[in-house]
Amino acid sequence: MPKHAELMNLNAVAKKAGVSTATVSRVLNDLKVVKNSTRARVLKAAEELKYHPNLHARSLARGKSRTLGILVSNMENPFFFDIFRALESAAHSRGYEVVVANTDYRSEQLVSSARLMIGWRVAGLAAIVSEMDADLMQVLTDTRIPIVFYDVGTPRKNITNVRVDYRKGMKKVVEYLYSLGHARMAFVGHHSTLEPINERRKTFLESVAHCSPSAETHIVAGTDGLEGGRQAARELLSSGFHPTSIICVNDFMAVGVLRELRDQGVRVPEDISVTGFDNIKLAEFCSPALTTAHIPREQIGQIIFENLVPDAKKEQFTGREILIDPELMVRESTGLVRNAQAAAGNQEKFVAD
Amino acid sequence: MPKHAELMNLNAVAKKAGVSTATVSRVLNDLKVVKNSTRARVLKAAEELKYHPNLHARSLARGKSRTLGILVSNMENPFFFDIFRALESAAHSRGYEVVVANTDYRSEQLVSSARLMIGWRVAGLAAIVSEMDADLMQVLTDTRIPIVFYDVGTPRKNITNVRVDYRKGMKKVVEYLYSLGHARMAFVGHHSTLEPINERRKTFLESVAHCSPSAETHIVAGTDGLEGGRQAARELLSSGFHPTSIICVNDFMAVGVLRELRDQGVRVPEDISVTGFDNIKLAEFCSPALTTAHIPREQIGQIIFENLVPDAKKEQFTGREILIDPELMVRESTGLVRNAQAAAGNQEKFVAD
DNA sequence: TTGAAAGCGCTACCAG
DNA sequence: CTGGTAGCGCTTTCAA
Repeated sequence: MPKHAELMNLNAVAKKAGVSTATVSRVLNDLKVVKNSTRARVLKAAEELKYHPNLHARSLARGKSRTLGILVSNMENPFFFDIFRALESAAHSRGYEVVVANTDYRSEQLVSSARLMIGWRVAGLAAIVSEMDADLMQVLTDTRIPIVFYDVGTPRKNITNVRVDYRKGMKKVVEYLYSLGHARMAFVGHHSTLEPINERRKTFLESVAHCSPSAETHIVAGTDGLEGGRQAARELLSSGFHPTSIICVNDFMAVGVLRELRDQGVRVPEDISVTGFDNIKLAEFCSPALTTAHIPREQIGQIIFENLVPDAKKEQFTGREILIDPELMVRESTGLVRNAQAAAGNQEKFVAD
Repeated sequence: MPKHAELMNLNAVAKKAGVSTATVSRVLNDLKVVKNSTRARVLKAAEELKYHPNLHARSLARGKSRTLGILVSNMENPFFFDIFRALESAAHSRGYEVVVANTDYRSEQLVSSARLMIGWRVAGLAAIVSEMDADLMQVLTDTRIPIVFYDVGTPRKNITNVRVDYRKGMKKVVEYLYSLGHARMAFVGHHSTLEPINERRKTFLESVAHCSPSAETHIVAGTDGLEGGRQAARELLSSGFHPTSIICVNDFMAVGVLRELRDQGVRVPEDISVTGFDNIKLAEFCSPALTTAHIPREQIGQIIFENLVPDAKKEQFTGREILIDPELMVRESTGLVRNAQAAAGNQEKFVAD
């Protein structure tokens, strides 16, 4: 028997209040069967002893929890944070707690964090990540706990999938740029080995090819973040390829790109147009404000919650897939290409926001 | 006896492997006493059953945890995120897990989240927050768990305090501006009822008064964030007070202020100088780059960890107070005041970074 | 309205 | 090296 440091427990409170642990438990759980005078006595005892219920014991005894696990690739990127916040807020308003873990785009981290959450017997698990692990899906399927994947994975019995239609989003961005006369476009990405990121890159290439077979492209990558965007831009500018526009995999990196361009005296959008993806708040606040593709994080957080918790109305979760369509947001960072002998004539279909 | 949904447990594994639960436990905890062949058999059984140890049962049995609790006021503000990340990373490297909660600057949230963490019997609790609750300190003192407060609270037996010397930092900022000829300064804050925020406001006023009794000041406030900064600036610009410089309580809001100024055609720093506080990464990436006061988040995260965990070298935590001195970072958002008949002569002591 | 007691799944001690 | 077993603190029957 270990020397447990645990000091205050139900027993202590029960003793002090002159009742059984069962009664204390009832009081603490608001079971309305307890006589008022008893309840008061118990509450007083608990208060005086500074009693705090041991939540591990509680979960163990109950055999089920009201905690949701959330995995995100990069909390620093406001895109992930926004989804997290929406999900957290939905959870709280329905009486659920939430615990988050950062994976830093590393699949071992994803796996170990997922294990941790399973160990905690979370009531549901949301994986809002770009990385994946081959075995993870199987493991998660077997646990029977409700799962929602954003961006990766495939639907299963207990697994719902939310994904963004990057193809459509990227197409809108590229076609818009093309309409402005751009025919030499660069793509700034990160972690090209990750499927969702890779998909944006591929669809970028396809969209460009679709617009014009003669358009030129170039691809660079950094890490996800302001600094990564800046580095990528630096690399791009010294590559010999002279883009008329830079399409970034997300807004966060785009802000870094803007910074580097400014440092090198390149004007945006006069010399080079820049686009982001996600439409984070910062996209409106940077200079120039970013043209980007809007992904509704608020709504995504909501959807994730609803598919994580059984009774949250809706049909019972039955491994479905949900597709989200990004919307083009035109701001200040994009413009007509200079000397645009080929400035397309169909710009009128695009309006600034 | 509740119908527990729990399917896989030590017992199942033990049975399948033909050993006792004790042995399974030993294998899973890497106690090197187990015969290799047995170990292999157990591991195989666990694997096949997709067994995941119930961490609640584990914590309960062990009576102590290796999880640290972290409370922050606003994870969206990179300042808080940076401290969190540093702390998390220190924790991970020493084999600790971490769980975070956002308080949104609300003291009820602070209290309820703190309760939650106590319920989880965290090994240590870091409160990186600006809000406070009268009773909380007492409650925390009684729990005996190691606590570190950043920005608020007072040292106790088990409570260490880390704080920033806002007075010095603010003084550096104001004196610098004064040296550039500014004598009409506005302060943009948030949550003026919160002590740490209030302190920056007060020290702002004092610093200005110290420089010149005739200098004029004005105070506005928004919410902590980009949008809040913009709103505050909007209010300020329509207030009739015409500042030559705007001192912001933090960088995050300052970026919002920059945005509004740009929208209204006010040039920075030609027309108005702007300063932030914290020196978050974004301060370098916005336009113009922010003059600000650097607070070493990395170091703070480190310090917090060391004071949370006993053996992390250092003398045993004995309710101490740690003071951090902010350093002025001059960038592009500040300049000489126009028509500066009073441009002070002591600018040469300030150097751009 | 209350108490007694059987677990929840795991760890750690004691024997062997 | 391994098994038996007494808890850890709480919830939830079942009886009273």
